[in-house]
Amino acid sequence: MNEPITIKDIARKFKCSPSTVSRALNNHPAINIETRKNISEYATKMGYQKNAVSLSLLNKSTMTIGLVVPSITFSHEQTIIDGIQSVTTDHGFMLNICISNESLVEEQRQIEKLMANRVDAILVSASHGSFEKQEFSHFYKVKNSNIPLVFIDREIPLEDFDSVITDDYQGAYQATQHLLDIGRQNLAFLAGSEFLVVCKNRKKGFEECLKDNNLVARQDWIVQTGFDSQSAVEPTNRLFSGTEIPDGIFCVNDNVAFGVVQTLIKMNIEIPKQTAIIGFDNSPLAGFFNPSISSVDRKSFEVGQKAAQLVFDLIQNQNENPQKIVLTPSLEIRDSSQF
Amino acid sequence: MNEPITIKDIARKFKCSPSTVSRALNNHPAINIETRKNISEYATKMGYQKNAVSLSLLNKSTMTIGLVVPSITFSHEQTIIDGIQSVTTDHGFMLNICISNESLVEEQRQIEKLMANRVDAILVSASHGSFEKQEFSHFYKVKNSNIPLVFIDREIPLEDFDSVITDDYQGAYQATQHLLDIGRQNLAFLAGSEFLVVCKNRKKGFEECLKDNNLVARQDWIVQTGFDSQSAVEPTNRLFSGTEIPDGIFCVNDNVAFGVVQTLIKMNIEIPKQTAIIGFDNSPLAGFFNPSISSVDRKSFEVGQKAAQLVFDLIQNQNENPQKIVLTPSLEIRDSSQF
DNA sequence: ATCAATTATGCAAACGTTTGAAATAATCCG
DNA sequence: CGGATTATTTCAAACGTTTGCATAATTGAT
Repeated sequence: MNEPITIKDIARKFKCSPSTVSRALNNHPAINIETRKNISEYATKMGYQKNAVSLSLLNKSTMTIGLVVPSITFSHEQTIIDGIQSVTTDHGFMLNICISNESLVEEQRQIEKLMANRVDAILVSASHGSFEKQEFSHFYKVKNSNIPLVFIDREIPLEDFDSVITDDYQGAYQATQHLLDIGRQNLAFLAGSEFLVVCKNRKKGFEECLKDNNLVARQDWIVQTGFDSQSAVEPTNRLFSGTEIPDGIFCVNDNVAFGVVQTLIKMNIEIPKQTAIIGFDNSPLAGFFNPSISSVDRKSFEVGQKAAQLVFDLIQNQNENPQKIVLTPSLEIRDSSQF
Repeated sequence: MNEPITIKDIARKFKCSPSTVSRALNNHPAINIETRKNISEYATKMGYQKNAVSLSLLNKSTMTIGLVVPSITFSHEQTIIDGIQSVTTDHGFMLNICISNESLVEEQRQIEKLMANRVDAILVSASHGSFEKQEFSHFYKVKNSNIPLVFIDREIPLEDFDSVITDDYQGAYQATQHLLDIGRQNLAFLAGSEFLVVCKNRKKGFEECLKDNNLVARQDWIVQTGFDSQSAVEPTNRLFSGTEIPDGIFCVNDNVAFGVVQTLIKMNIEIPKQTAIIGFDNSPLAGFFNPSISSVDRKSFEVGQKAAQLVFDLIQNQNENPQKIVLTPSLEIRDSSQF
């Protein structure tokens, strides 16, 4: 077991003190220029590498940001991570990505570990489990430890936390209005989870847009789903088994939209002629589906960027009043909702 | 700035030495049971949390595995990560996921950081950049530091490294044979990158299967692509612009298959009647495309699991001879290649 | 009351690095 | 040559925790 070479080893070799080596390696002007050169050369030759762990202990900073996300299956999430990473890399920080798999206990475990490992800040997209159980105490623990914490992507029903999210209400409103604009009046909403604020907001956007257009949302056409394509199959079959069928469906995300489209095609329902479809996320595949699928773009990269920037702000300056940064989504119109 | 509470703080409070506190918190029998109780209670009350950094320094182990992947956009990669995480969690280890974005320098930077942070082992799916530049020295650095290193997913043209991969040759062979079995003779292959061994192996599987069936692969029908759907559009248009067109296409991955399918539908080419399609990865969406798409399943979860298990083996026992674990993929047949 | 055994606690070093202050060595100037 | 600079190096403490060994306090037996 080749233990990695340390400053002490080098000091022994040069018959000098560790401090001299440390200063030499850091190119400190107090050290003889010759000595500096010799030591540095020897160090690189031997593949010496600073032990970041001891530095972390000394400096009380790990130069690491922790990120806890419920999943990485959605392009939206991947893009957020890209956005975050672009900023952390610029700052020379590590990004420690953890995946909670939507599980509360896993999320708690991971946040615990990140805290124990003294990351400089934590970014969280809260798990489904935490919403379902309305259990947020682990976030308060972080806050009480004075570790900057920023929520991303999923809105949290808590004051006194910073967050960067997109305006789901707005996005849903836009999508719904678009369906109305192309002449659809009998709209359904495949709604995702009842627990996530995100979904609630989309539902609200859907309903209020209808109301503003003097229509009412049929409650039996607002259906809970999961977030994957499969979860849309059964609800779609049900929606289209009656005599009246929707002429437009707004889906809580693209995956659900994919599931809807497949099911409708199997039922020989023409899209968008008989029923128009809009998804949410604007995932890359939305443009490659057949038909291509209109979708709400959530500005994912910007969410990640902004969140990371905010985190670095918080690391430097003290947390004043919690900020809530809300980005406005935009609608990408494709074949599934136009002729 | 609420500095986190330390053992020393507690010792001061109880007018005892840090060692007593440490032992009390670890429930050491030498410490008076009363003292143990008092100290533990006080510690939890104050939200004391062991500083993992100092422990890492002391124990020369961070209880962390580093993972460097080129991207997380493919379900295949996500599933591998799931597999890895299932094992690391069981061992009480952290998983530090880094995304190199297929870039060599980013990969080098991340591996450097992981080493500096003294992770106990590293799992790598090598970036496209490293293959392109044939630059693997950073991996040797890891090896020379005696940090266990296991390659996953993408085969590396290097001996003396451990790896867990799927048999791409086999998978491609199976897929091709299936196309022949359903009566297709004029096959094209959308080949991905020329640099990745993975792609080369699939090409080899494709070609040799044809040869074994007394056919020859048309070299102008073996076309480089990227890994996303868009990159398939232009090649597909080209393939189908001549007088002779392929009656079967084997795609290097599902995303490319999605791009092909969309393009063919726009050209009014019937799938699978005129042209059958097979992808690679068996991503969840493959079943939700229209038509649903046959695909080679890469046993991603198992790859992750096996790799993580191997890593823990290596952490415990010394690295004897490098192992290469190869899993056999299986073909999932769907509408795009059957009637 | 004495000695031994038991029980409870403290000391000090270690992990690898940095850094202010102190110490030593080298050089300069008159 | 001696005092004053300047250049170079070392000391020691610190970050938070653990742990072998020593010490101190208590108990029990005689």
